[in-house]
Amino acid sequence: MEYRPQEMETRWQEYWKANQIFRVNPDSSQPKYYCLEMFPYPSGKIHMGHVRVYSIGDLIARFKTMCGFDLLHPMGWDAFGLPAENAAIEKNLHPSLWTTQNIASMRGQLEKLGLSYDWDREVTTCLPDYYRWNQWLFIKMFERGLAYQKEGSVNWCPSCETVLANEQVVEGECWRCARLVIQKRLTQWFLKITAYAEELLSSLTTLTGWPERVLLMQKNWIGKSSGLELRFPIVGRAESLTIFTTRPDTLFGVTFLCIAPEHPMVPLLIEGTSEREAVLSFIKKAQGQDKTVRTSLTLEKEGIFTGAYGHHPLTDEKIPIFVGNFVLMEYGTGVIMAVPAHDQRDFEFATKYNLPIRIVIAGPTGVPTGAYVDEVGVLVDSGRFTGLAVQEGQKAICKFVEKKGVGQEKIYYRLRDWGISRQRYWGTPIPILYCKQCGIVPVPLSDLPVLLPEDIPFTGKGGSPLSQSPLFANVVCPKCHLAASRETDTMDTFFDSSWYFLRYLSPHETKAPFDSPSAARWLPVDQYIGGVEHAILHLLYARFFTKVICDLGLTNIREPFSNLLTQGMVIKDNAKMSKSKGNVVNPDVLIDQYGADTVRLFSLFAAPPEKDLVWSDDGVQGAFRFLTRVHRMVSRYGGSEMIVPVGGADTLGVGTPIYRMTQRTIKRVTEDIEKFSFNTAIAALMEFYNFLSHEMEHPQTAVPFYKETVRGAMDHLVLLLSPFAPHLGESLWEMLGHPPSISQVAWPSYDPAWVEDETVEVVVQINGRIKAKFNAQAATPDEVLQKRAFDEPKIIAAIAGRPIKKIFVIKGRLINIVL
RNA sequence: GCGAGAGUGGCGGAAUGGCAGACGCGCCAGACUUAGGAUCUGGUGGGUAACUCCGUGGGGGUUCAACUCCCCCCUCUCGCACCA
Repeated sequence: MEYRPQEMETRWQEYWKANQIFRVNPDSSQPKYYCLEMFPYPSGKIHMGHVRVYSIGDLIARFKTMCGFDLLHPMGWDAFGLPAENAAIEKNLHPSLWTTQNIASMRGQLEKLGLSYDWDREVTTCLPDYYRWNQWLFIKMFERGLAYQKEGSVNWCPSCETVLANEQVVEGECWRCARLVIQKRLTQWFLKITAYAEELLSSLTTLTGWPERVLLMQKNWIGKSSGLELRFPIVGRAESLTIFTTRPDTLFGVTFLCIAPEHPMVPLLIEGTSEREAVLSFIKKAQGQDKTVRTSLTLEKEGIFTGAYGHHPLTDEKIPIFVGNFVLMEYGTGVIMAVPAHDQRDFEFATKYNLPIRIVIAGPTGVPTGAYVDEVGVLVDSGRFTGLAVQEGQKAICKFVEKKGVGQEKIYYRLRDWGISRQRYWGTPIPILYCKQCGIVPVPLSDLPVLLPEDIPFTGKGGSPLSQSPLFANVVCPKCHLAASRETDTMDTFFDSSWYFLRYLSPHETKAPFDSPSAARWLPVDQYIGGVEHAILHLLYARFFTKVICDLGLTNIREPFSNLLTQGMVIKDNAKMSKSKGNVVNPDVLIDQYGADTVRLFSLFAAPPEKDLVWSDDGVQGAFRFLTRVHRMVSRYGGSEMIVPVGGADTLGVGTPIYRMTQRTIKRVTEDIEKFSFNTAIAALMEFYNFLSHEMEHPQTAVPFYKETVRGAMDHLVLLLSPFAPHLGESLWEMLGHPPSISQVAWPSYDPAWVEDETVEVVVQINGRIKAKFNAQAATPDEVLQKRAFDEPKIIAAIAGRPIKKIFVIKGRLINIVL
């Protein structure tokens, strides 16, 4: 019988569907396992990256199912987003229609891969069923002060008259019309993720199942720094400037202050001074610089004296105040104290403008070439703190400053609040009304969902599309019943993906985002799998939402994903597969040619999951050959006349080489899957096949119950292969005379007593170099092995009568004789 | 600049102190065949006629024994980057 994957795969996909094999069993008493892969954006077609991540997830899900877990393995669509809107502009196709069509075709592709999803739980974020709960969550956050409005800057294309996402700004220009993008200040909605900054940071240590580098990226992103906030009174005025420093120990080395050009205190500083005009033109120049230029390290540090002075609260000196292009308004207080002796930037600035450099930490000499920034040394020239070590000095100065009432210790985070307003159509409408009488009014929960209007022309111009619909925008205030207007911005689509894993728990729930008993049963996600490109934003937002939702009393978990696997990219011709590079491989073509099992097997075999996978058409061919060979062996030797009862098979032929090999393979495959070493698990299966096929070509007739032993081995080969190549697994299982479905058969266990070979090859070394080898019974005592070594002619020759210093015996493996 | 990860045959990769190169691809030879881009069998790190010698980015070290542990350096990938 020939291996024809196409017919076989269709047949089993239909069987699984008709028999609801992968539907979650609500009455199960088995331990739960929630296996989740990041859901895709429905762009229209799946690519190899999808094939890879879903193959990994499906393997884990099928393996865990066979291991006796009750599986939740859902799939859905991250269905809001810009491409749909662009398609609408370009092809005059409504985003909802475009998205629905894409989902239908992509679902078909995923089904063709034979993935074990419970499709009854499919979640689609652009449906009102889903996004009404976005609105619900938004209002809950608004009520708690976690959603608020403020002015923020956005990328704005003056010719398209629209806001652009950061990814749409290509080298400072609009991706569509190449017009220079400007920064525009708009009032936007923000989520107060900073309120959770400390917990988002500190609980990273509890995420032991996450890759170290993702934890590190999150840590850096949150960017906690503790230091001292200190007020410098402005000489001759009532106001003062507040600075932030992480090096309070260098306070006595301050020789000037530097303020950001955008700082609101600047006009006050230069009021009526002779420097006013010069400073204003400097500020104008600095603000004209692009944001990325402004913050690049290569930017020449420039500044100008304001004419004003600050009063050093500890030394009572007059300190000149400069405006500096390298000082950022967005971080800290927007003002810095400059200590050129101990900060490289301050040093460069001071050198350029001939400002004094005062050493206050005793370290190595040689200051003129750079600043001494190490936090090692002793304070010098620092008044009453002189002589203290750096660490002590920091503590003492903070304490002194606080006591004196001129400042306090303070913690700053790099993390900013999350601006979620998008001047777009294809997203969740923000459920807020603006009433002249009552101000900002959230839409009453009973009025949700706020539906997206249908009567919108897609021009790509004129700001928020929703404002074009008078029917949508003009409403009556629910409080005072006077005319009010609707918020016409929609939400960032990251909002949608921040909690979709909760919606899977009870996707048809109509009273809440999800029901609590389901949450208690399934949370947290046991294994999350996705691309490392989401290491920061999506995963940070999802963690934030989980904490908020817990604080709303809806769950009792504070971290959503216990274990995270980040898979590498799919590479071809030394580049990531992409349309623009022209190096894409179409999964459909491969599935038509080789079948889904082959494509899946190759994706798992070619590289460890977290590494990049180099695509190889020949490698796919190799995977296909392997499956063909297994198929041929089972159809040739696994005839039903040889049926033995399941469970009975493995008691036959105990101790034979075939039996031992079977046991060893079960162990290897099980352990390799558990540590995500799928490539070596498949290698073990290949070795098992090679061994078996060799055995069958040269049968060892002395083995009792030979046929039955081989049968047991084939049963196990098929079982172990089935989560990697599920369709073939089903067919071969059937061919071996078992009833379907193999996906519900228990994963085999092994007897540790039989995983080792009966005989071992022992290597004999002289001074660490191999001189001889011999075979011995595995259980041979060390002394006997040692004696055997000395009987080897090559060893005798190598020793040549010289005295022996020492002998090392590694049990059952190696003997090293040191001369 | 800071941080993380990686560097092993012609290629993807395996081995976490104990036989370097499992498994696969490719290649070579043979078998079957009208035919082979199908299938099967055997071989395949390099040098050498051979004994053997060399070999895991480079250099040093620890050890009876190092791809593996330690120190220095080089290259590549990713992340962050005037963060006060």
